[in-house]
Amino acid sequence: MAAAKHIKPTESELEILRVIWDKGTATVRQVHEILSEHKNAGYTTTLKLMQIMFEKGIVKRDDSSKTHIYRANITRENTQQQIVGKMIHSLFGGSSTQLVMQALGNHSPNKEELEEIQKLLDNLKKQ
Amino acid sequence: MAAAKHIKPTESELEILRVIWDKGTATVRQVHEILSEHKNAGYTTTLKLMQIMFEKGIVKRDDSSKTHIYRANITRENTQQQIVGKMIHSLFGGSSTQLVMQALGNHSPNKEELEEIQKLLDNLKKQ
DNA sequence: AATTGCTTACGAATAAAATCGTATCAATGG
DNA sequence: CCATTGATACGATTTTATTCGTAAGCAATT
Repeated sequence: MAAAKHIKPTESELEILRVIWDKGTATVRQVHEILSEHKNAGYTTTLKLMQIMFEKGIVKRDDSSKTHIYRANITRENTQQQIVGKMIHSLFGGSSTQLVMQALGNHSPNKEELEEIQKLLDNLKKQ
Repeated sequence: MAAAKHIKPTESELEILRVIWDKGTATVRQVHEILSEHKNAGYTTTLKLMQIMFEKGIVKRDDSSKTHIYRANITRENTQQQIVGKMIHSLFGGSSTQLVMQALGNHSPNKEELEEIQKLLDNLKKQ
């Protein structure tokens, strides 16, 4: 299955992707263990989801050994961009600023993070 | 049906909410007209969705005249907060900063908006 | 060789969302 | 008075997502 750029992972797929993104590489069992900490679903459920993700091209896998090893086939950055873009459009009337204000207002970052944002802001101002 | 705070509107419901939020008040026909510009669905589909939203408590309505008049029963701000919060958690590992960087990096605001953000940033720094 | 344990495959059940057809009612204009 | 128009109600279907049971393979261990 060809890689897909415009794919929209579902909620559950996103949970799985997070684990894979974090670890770089993961087996179904590893993913399942981590998900189990907070979610309640059977092993075969996770398995099936990952198989579907494979069919969709969201992940790739190495099946040379019995226990398959999965990797992400879409980047975290791309997915973030995709979803954030959509949200800016659908929930903030196209204004990224609105989203930023929302995020900063309700989930205040610490000092270092503020500096980081300041830097980016300075850069944007220069252009 | 009691008003609900922790409700998560679906994608389609969000589209409808957007129209209602913008207009303040809307009939099914009005919503449908606007959605039709970009989406292809029958009138009764929109109707049904709005009926369901009513049952869920997402919107309220005045049915004193034949043509019902709908209003939002959850605020835009609350919904934004809800969804953004969730996204920060699920896609940015809990870091609002990451989300902000993403949004600013990929959807650059104009000068006035930058100033606005700067102001908020200054405020946050003072605390 | 049989048992156990972990794996994938896969069909099928369930749940949730979205779509639509048809019935019905009320107001209106002829 | 009746046909037309535009509205709601509502059941049913379709589509998509999620969940899970069961079968089957393989490898290690008894």
